[in-house]
Amino acid sequence: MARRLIVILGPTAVGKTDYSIREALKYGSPVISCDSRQIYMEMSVGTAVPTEEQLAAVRHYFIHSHHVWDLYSAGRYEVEALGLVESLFNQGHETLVMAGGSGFYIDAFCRGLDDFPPVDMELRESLNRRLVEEGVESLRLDLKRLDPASYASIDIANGQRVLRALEVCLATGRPFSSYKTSPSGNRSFTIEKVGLYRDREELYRRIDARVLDMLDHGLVDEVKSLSAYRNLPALQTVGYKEIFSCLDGEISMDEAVRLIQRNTRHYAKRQMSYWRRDGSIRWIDAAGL
RNA sequence: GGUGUCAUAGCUCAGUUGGUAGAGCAAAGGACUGAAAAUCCUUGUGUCCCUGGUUCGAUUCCCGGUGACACCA
Repeated sequence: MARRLIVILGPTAVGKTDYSIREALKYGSPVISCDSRQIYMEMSVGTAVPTEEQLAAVRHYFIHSHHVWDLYSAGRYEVEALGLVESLFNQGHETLVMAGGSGFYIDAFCRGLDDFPPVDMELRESLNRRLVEEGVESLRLDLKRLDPASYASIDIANGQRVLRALEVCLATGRPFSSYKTSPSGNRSFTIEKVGLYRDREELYRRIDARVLDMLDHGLVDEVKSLSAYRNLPALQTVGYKEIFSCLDGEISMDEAVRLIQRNTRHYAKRQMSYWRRDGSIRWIDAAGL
């Protein structure tokens, strides 16, 4: 029997959750979430996780499954999600439903990432300090020397990318580029991507309204409860950064709300830009669902 | 009703000693191999409120109109 996995994707606030639950019920599948923030059990309000009722209606995976201090990554998601999917298929499922808005995670799952050796956090932190203190140029020069191929191919203006390439070179003694062998991406099941879209203005209205809704549902308290973790990657998240800045007295609450709305719109735009080039997605208008 | 000030990008405004204009914000487009809700790159033509006048040429100066605001009645 052909194994099939449907990936439901689309920008934030487009309406993926409702649709994915309906599809999951239709196929008797759980929902395998593909969201880089909803996996954290300490984060709920600001990440718009499915409600209690929604979670009760269908079994969800990768929702509230990890701690914010776990330092999750796309690579881990690929491994864990692939393992889960294989075992679900082996249990007899023929069609599985995956849903989420993290494009990079979806790609990691569908196409696979190359096998990069793990890098210890101390190295990354020391490079981060250098990035802050000396600027990108400093890291860039090291990368140029250790891995000219990466230097020529990656976005050299992007400190995070330069740092990543350099840390692999330093940690392993081999160029970052030498690990890039283009993963086979062979999967034992077929993948169908369904993209949800909405009229831009309507999507933006939904985003603005949802932000206000988050405030009503205790976003500020949730952010306060996470202040000990505010420097972790998980907390570098729209809705959290701005509230922290407000609690620090840097901006007013009105300004924080405005910025959360704007930054969420920007995020949605980046998501759409990420998927626009993916010709394998079948797009449907979420307003007609 | 009178007087004054203002009218320029979606918004707030700057500017042009007369040669059709530019900042901030908003917005748009793009990149993406273990931080990805992150990170990074690119993008400014708009009846310079309308009519007429002066001028080779008016968004700029002048007359009038309209609108907004302020003050005086």
